[in-house]
Amino acid sequence: MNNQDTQTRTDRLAEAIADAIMAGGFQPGAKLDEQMLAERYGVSRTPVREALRQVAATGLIALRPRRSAIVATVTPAELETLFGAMAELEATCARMCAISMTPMERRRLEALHGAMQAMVAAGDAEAYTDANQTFHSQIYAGTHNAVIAEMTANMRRRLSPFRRAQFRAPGRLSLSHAEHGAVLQAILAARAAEAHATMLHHVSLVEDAYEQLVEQASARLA
Amino acid sequence: MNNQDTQTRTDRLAEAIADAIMAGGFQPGAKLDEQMLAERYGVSRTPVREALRQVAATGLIALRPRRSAIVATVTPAELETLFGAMAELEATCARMCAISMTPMERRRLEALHGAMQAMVAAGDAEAYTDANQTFHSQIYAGTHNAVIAEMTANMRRRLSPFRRAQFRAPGRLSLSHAEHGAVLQAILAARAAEAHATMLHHVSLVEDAYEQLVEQASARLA
DNA sequence: TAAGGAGAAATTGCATGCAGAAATGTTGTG
DNA sequence: CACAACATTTCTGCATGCAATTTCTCCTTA
Repeated sequence: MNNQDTQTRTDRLAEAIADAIMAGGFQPGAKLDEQMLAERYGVSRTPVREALRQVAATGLIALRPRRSAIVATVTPAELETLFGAMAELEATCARMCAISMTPMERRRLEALHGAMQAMVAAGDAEAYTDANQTFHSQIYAGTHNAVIAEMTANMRRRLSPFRRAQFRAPGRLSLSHAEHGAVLQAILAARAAEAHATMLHHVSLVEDAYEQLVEQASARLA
Repeated sequence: MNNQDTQTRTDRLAEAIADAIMAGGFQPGAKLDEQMLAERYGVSRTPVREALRQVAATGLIALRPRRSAIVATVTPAELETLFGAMAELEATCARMCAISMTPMERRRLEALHGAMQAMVAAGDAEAYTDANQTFHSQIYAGTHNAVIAEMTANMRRRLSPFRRAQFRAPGRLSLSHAEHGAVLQAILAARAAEAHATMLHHVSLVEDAYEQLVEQASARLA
């Protein structure tokens, strides 16, 4: 931890807990025992409690009065609502990009998309996952509105526990890339409504991919 | 406080502090001394600190390590970004309403708009302010997406310290009502793109109104 | 008078302790 | 064997205390 001067223990704890959840270290529904966390990170319960409040505000965990905090669990219906919200936010970002991106930002996005073609061809899901994150981050930045960008990035983080394996589904890599291509063309051509529509469709597909995975997992258990 | 069983002191404190800020009890930039808050609400500093973390997550206050928390101050540039984000969110809600509102929800919105006509005619800014809040709340609900609805409502709360006097500006009441009419017609006719555009324009006008007020206030000081 | 600095006071960050609620284990009863 | 009632343990919610840092005050000096 390199920023001991500018951050409190609570701040660093909040980051650490959120990272651990997003990395899958705690499963949805897992109890987040205050004492356990305090021991694990070598602090007292006080900063742990403050950090939990902070993480809870992002929606990653749920605080239940007089009960342990738990990693947020969502019903299929809630998940659909969350993915719907994320799709709307990302679509809004794409629309704003079509209007507001600088020529240089447009070229960078185009170059990234080109580089991702090779990853699809090589079937390199890991590299593609990283590049995909960058692709979307560039679109957040391209809005030139830090508030919208942060809200959307936060929504993406909040859904990360449910998106982890999205590129494992067969054929998803090239489908995702084709979708990106449609979004990219709309942004480059400054067609705002089309950028919105294509991105909405693209993110909705991510939800479908997740549901397919869940169904397959359920089928294997049965 | 009627829900002592289901909420902790911290939860109630967070609400009370946020309400006090939105009601103007603390000016932007005002220091939120922990001990002062603890005495004011008759609790110890521990729940106060936890509540401050929670309120800070909404953006209403800023936490500065080893310094007092303060009511969030925003530069004119940040305020423009915030209003821009709110406009995009509200426009998204309006677009979703055009697609998703039930016939009953549409009728309710239309009835409310009709009732607001009388308030404009009577020049009753107070009643109009309340009804305006309801109008927008109905649009959040009409999205049928609780996540988007909550995000947008939260953004509105966050900007409330800067919207307080918006209907004091001359002619604003009838202008706002006319704008509402345009949004309403688009929603009723299920014209999604038009609902988006008209709402975007409407909320942008609120920002203009605020800026006018600030300029007038500055002029009076000079 | 303004600027600077040393010391005092106030304030935050965090650990600890305790009361009460929730979770868990145990025993008795149908 | 299931299950209900009770006892025990564990955990949360909050108050309090202390060290470290910031802020305030007042004095010195140019």
